Amino acid sequence: MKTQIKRSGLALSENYLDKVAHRFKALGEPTRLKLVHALMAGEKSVGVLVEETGLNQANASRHLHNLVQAGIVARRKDGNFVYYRIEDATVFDLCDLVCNSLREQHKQASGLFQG
Amino acid sequence: MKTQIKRSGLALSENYLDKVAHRFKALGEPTRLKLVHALMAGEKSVGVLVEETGLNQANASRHLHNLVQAGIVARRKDGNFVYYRIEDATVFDLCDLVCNSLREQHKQASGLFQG
DNA sequence: CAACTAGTTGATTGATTAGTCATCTATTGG
DNA sequence: CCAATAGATGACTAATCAATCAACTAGTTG
Repeated sequence: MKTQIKRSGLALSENYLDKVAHRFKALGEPTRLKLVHALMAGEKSVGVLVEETGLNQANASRHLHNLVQAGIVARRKDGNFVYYRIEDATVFDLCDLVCNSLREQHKQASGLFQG
Repeated sequence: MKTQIKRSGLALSENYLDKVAHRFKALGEPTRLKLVHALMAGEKSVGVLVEETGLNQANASRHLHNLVQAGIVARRKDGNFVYYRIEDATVFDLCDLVCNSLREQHKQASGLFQG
């Protein structure tokens, strides 16, 4: 097993592909994006995140765990509270890129009907 | 239903979140990343992609369809062949960002054991 | 039109995953 | 030590999705 893509001349290990995909996948869920967006304003406790997003507490906790696993978010415990914050600043750029691209494609799509 | 996040002061519609997530999700699968990577060298037919990636033909076709739906890849039919190409150039930047971030975090992680 | 080639799609299976409830752990304050 | 609070987690359900085979469509060539 443990195959590699060699045919393209560029050795791109399955393992590395998995890691990149894992990062994208973490951002590929509306619920997690909602949490990330809430955290863009700064570090917040789970309770605050739950209140702001309207998510079920257990669900929020799971998704936050997922984001930590993906290296996107960091966790800090203080007393009874647990605070999460953006750990990987590139998510700002990633989201910007996607948002701009969506805007761009939307513009082009609507332009089709305006000559 | 049709709720919006208003508590954060920034109106971010569920619908928009879904669109962004959809874009990320398309890149959140190793198989699709493999296809995208293969297409980064330029437009290719399904057959060539199948050969280069080692994917099952039907499976490749499905994932390519998925990438088209996500606005990442474009499709062009010519005679008996169907050619796919990168449609949204931001995938280059997206992948670069994630790769750099992974490298960075890997560096920091290994640094923990080197003082 | 028949045979062939390239690619798509229906149907199915198995795996993964989001959401939820109830329970559990950890921390704080009385 | 007890009650209360914040958050995580086990167990479960339902939904989603990747992979595959077989059947199909569309275009080409004899």
